[in-house]
Amino acid sequence: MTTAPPSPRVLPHPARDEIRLESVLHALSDPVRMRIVSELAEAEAALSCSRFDLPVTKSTTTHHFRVLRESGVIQQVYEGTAKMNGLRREDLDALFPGLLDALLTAARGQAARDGA
Amino acid sequence: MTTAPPSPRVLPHPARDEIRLESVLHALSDPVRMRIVSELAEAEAALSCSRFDLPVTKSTTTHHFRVLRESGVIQQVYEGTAKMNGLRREDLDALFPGLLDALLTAARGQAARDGA
DNA sequence: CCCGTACTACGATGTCTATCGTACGAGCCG
DNA sequence: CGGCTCGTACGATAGACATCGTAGTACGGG
Repeated sequence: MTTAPPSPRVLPHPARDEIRLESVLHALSDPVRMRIVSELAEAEAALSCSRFDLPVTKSTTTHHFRVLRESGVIQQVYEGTAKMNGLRREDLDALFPGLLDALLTAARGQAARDGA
Repeated sequence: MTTAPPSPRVLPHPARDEIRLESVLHALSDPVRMRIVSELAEAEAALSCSRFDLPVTKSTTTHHFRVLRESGVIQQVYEGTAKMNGLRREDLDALFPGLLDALLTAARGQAARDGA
């Protein structure tokens, strides 16, 4: 065949210059998503969705990962049955210098205050 | 009388340690509110609500200022008929070091990219 | 070839939110 | 006092969103 079957195995990402600050802030204004990003930053590597122990169902987890991807915060690639998630640190640092680190630090501080 | 009349002339603000990162990010994920905060930061002083030329009605403006106040981003004080708005820079810097500056820089960059 | 695992798609739902218009309260000024 | 300006309150509305359950698709292993 000349036309390949429309495999949804590749996921749409915004290009670097399409990433909007409002969208990033909106994405990170949800505690579940901020937690995902924090864990991803600590791991410093791509993680599969199932590596996260989140207090929501799998449907909702899928939703949150999609919001993060569509806002340009993370990158998602299929790898067999798993979907690997990686932080788009280079793009974010280029667009918004210092923002990601400030956010991660802020999230750690907030978590410490909450836990104590 | 012993009980003063319930004057709504004083506005409730969250204490410093009640400010939540999620709320701040949510507040700033709206372009109108981010614009307010940017102008406030440039002014480096308290401004009355009417000093802003926003693309929404007065009702909506009141709403946005309230969201910013309740999230702890700004401080509001009545001064005659005017309501003065000031950035809570010290509180934010203490809670989330570097975050406010990174956000303001990011907003400037985004605006520059949009304008060009 | 069949099954299990990983993730998605779709539909439903209740809540939140941005927006508006209109009507009102509070302080200043002539 | 009378009016003006600044800002609020309230109600309405349309859209977004977080959450879930169920049913389905893709891939790898026995």
